[in-house]
Amino acid sequence: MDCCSPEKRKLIEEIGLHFEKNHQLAPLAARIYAMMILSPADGHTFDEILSTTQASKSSVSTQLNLLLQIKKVEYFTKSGDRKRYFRANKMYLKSTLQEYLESISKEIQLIEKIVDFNSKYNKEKFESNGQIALLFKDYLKCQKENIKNTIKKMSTIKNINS
Amino acid sequence: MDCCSPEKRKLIEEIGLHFEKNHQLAPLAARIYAMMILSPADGHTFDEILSTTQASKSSVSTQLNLLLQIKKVEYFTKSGDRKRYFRANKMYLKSTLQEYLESISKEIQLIEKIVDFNSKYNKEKFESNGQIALLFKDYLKCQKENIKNTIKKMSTIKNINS
DNA sequence: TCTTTAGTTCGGTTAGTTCCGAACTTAATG
DNA sequence: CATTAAGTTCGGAACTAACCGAACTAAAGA
Repeated sequence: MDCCSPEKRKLIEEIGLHFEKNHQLAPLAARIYAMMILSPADGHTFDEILSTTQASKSSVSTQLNLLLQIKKVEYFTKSGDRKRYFRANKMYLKSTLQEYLESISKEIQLIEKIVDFNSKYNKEKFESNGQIALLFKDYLKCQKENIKNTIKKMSTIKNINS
Repeated sequence: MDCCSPEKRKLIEEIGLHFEKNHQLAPLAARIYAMMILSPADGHTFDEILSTTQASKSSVSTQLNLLLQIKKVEYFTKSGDRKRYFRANKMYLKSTLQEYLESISKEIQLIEKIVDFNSKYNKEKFESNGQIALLFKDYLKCQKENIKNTIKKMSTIKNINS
């Protein structure tokens, strides 16, 4: 029935909860993704996912396909074996960062709009509060640079390995 | 009826949508919060919030109280005036950063657990992928430092003003 | 060809969210 | 004391998310 250690189960719940909140995944999708991250490089079959998540075939099918679509999960096959072996996309951390990059770029645009608007129409407020907003913008820019640098570093590592 | 410019309305929608996704607020709460951010320092009354959001009294009451509870919004009163004047908490950007700080600390703990787990039980995978995870951890630590520094800077600014 | 394996698709149920209207409260005002 | 102003509280309607079971498909194996 349940095919993995209590330690792993607990971690899956913990990480799953995090993905649920921070990456807008359905609870089951988040658990599957967490399971993949904590699993060996040769992945897991559909049935193994069924038994560790204790969910129905239909739900697992749907959520797994969703994870495949958004490239969080990938699969491979073995010749003479009809099963698919699912695992976390090897570059999942890099693509997570790419998501963050987009999201932070949007946030920068947003805060620029807010600063513009308030300096135009709420001058008084802007004068007492605008500095804070500019600091926040600097903060976002620094975060953005950090993300970009990390992505660059990750790219060079992968080149060495492949 | 509608008491503000189309420009402001559009921005409220845009920022509201952002808060809805990124700060887990109900749609109406996110709109109210966005409205507060784009409003003068002397705030808005309950009725003004009613008419710009076009929502019911009960909904505005509930969501506004929620925003007060989590300190995103505050209010003040004028002597001889029963109305309350609502505005965004002046330190909302700072407290947003404090939220981020907590969230990133949790994420660091999480990735440490993942790295530990995989280096114990999925050694093969860890050897080919662990470097990426460590880079990600470095990235998180750098983000954390950036947040801390920005909070510090914001604190000194506020001290000058007050 | 019949069965098994490995999933997929569809319709429906349950659970939870979001908002609303109506009735209520509390304090001031005429 | 009745009325108005400024909200609050409660019950429920409408909608959405998340999951399930049953029936289905497509390919491989006996």
